[in-house]
Amino acid sequence: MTPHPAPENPATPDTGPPNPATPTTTATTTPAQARGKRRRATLLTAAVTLLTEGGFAAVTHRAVAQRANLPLAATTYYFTSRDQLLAEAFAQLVETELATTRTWITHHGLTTLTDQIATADRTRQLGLWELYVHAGRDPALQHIARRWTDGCVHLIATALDLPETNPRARLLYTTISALWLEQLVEQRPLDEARTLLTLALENALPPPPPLPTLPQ
Amino acid sequence: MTPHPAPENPATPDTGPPNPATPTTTATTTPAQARGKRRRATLLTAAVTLLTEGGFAAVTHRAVAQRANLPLAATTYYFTSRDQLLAEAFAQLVETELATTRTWITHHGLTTLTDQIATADRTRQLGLWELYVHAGRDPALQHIARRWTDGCVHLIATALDLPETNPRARLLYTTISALWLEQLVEQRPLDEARTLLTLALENALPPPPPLPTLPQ
DNA sequence: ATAAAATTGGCACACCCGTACCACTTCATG
DNA sequence: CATGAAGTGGTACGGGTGTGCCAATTTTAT
Repeated sequence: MTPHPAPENPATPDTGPPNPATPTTTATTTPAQARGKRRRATLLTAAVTLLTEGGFAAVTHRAVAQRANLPLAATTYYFTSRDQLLAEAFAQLVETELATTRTWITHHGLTTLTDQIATADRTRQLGLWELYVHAGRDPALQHIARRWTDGCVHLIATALDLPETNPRARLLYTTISALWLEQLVEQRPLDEARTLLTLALENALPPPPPLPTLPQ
Repeated sequence: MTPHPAPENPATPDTGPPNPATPTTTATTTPAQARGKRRRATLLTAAVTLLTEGGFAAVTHRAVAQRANLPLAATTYYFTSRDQLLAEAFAQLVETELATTRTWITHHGLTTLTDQIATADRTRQLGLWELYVHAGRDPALQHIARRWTDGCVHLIATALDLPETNPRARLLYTTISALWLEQLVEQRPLDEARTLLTLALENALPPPPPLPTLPQ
């Protein structure tokens, strides 16, 4: 009953496409709709950028609008609330991150993952983890957090040629993620992390090929 | 030059005692000073409580003062800024947590650590991790984060009778902490975490005692 | 006793926040 | 063309924030 026009779209699924309002005819997308999609996407990437830059508290309606060069009201028009904006930003961040990690692994393998951590944009990672922890308090974000974990486990399992549900792959990911976070937050010397990663990889591969020594 | 009386104590160390202002004579602590200490401590525990309850953003001057049944100005009197308050709350939280974990390990060993996670106050842990990640952006908090990691590594190393610098102990802690955080955020079935923990413990202890089976 | 210093607590300033509101333009469709 | 919905953007409201200010009070030192 509110004169607010757009948000009466109760069927936006979790990873829903940017469809702020369904017109009466669901035919082809009109150019206006296309522009709307673009605007929405712009806002979202602005939110992601802010999230990575200043973390979490930096993602305000005003900041997002300004960063996207859009009026303040656009944020409330395309996103029903700040929470929704944050949730979608989180989801997008996770997808981006998974893609990045995937290409890294296929190009460089697992053994140099620590270097990827060192290479990657530090603040971006911090934003991701910040949101990850926050998901512990907000059930709406929890499934995104799970998606991240599952995605990473999948990457590692395939890289190691293990079945996806193999607990060793699962455990290896867990270890790597902790290494990752620790490195990110505490910024200890990189060698330390590298050593630990190789040790973890050794542990994850149970039978080191039957000892060539001791032929007797 | 500001007429603000108290905070001209530039020598408050990191884990400094609550000594808002040193009188001219540093003799025995007078009862008034004792009351001041108590007030300060009250504020701090109020901050810790709020931090664990609502996380991070819930720790405002007003909320802390109200929780401690003290006037608003007390917070700015005993803590020069909100950041300082948060830092001290973080430090206290870490110390408390370390003590809790220590007693658990000495009483129950490492193998049931997952149950401790399940038992412990979930929101408290979330607050801790929230602050831990935040330490990645605030160098003033970083050494507290390191202190947490080092403390936990120490606990595990002594529990396993390993030298403190043993990378296996280090790695085991890393894995456990990740398991911990994952469980906390994603709330997967507890069995899963238990399985992974035992697997991690197996990995950490390189030579499983010489197989009793296969006597031949 | 008296002055100086520390402490207390009430108050207000300036700022930023999420979000509602509402004229206005654009556009698809009758 | 007319019309009504979708989209746009400027503005305002109510509320919460950190922190500075200051008069009153208590404690300490002389």
